[in-house]
Amino acid sequence: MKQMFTLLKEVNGVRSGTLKTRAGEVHTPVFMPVGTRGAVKGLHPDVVRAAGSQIILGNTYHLHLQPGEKAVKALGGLHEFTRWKGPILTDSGGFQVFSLAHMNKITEEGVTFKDPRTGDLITLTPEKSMQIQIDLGSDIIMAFDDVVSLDQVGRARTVEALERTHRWLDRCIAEFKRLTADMTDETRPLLFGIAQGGLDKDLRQKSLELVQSRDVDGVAIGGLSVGETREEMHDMLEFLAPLYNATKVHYLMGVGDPVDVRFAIEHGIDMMDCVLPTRNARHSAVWLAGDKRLNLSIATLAEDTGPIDEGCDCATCNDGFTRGFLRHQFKIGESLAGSLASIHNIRYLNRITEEYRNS
RNA sequence: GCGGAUGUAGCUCAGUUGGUUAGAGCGUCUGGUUGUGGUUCAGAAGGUCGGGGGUUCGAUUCCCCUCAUUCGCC
Repeated sequence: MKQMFTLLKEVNGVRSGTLKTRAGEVHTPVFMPVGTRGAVKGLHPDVVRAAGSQIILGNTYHLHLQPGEKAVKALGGLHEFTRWKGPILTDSGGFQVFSLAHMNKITEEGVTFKDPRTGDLITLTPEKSMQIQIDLGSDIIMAFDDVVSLDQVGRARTVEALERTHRWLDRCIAEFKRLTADMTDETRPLLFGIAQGGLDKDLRQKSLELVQSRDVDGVAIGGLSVGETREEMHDMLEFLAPLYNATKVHYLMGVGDPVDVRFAIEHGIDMMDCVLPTRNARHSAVWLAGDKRLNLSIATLAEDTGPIDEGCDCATCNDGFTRGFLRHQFKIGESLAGSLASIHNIRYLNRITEEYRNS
């Protein structure tokens, strides 16, 4: 596989580089807002772009269930469908195996879900996940992995999940190559492998080495930010930092708390995604300079004439929306409030990555 | 003036054969949310039960007086 990532510089463990995709270049470090079902909730794609986003994430599991990859393909693929003009990364559905664990059955072949909407049984396998992501028109395809919780039940399964993830990775690679055989390096999507291993450093190292030994465009760290303490996660990131293959891009999945974003970037991570900026925003929580949090619906903001954050350059703060107005819209349940706060939070994370990129 | 109805948490109201620390929703406040099960989840604070008197072992509950609000009739 041709090398699609170019490391431009590395200073004190902080990397900056360029990832080439068929839908455009991505400058790293980068944060990716999540648009599970084809839209970053409540936001016009242009607004997401204007907040400094370069790439967004979509979800195989959700889009497969509704409207289905056939419909997306018929509508021109994810880009035409969503009107997002930049690169799109799709999650493989592996995480849903974990987050919806109470309603699925995992075997060596794959995972069988019950569609919560229709009750239909849905089977997802490594091959199927690749096919769906190709049909969706994804620019960065994630391997189908087996994520485990970090509690006692999960620990017992960690090794099994790890080994299965590795076997599934090889199946993903084989299927990916088959599906992209007629494509060039300029027209093919990228494929990322995922390292697992829970909080076991030995397993993590082995998993990372295995993934990096395979023919993938990027390496992702999965199975973190799933309930462990911040200390545990940081400790693992610190441990992994010197073990990465420097020529590949490093994607930490599911992390988006500003404190964690900074820590990750300072420990060799190039890409991250998270629902936190948008989910928190819809629940009226915004970030302020210094990684502080503010609840926009508290009564003391009722007559506050200031913007969310004085020094912020996001569209919401720039356009003069006051805390008093936002608090009011949150109180009456107007979704504009969540949209405006989402813009702010996404911008906040993007600004962090920009600072590292430009430093 | 006469008659009726209603007064319980900041708001809207539950709460009888009188019985421990009087409840709910909303609101307020605090915390949570990390590869999205969509208007979230958890917790906390907050009440002289309009006021006074009486009956009773014990009254938000029964009786009397009074105040307030409200409706109807002269």
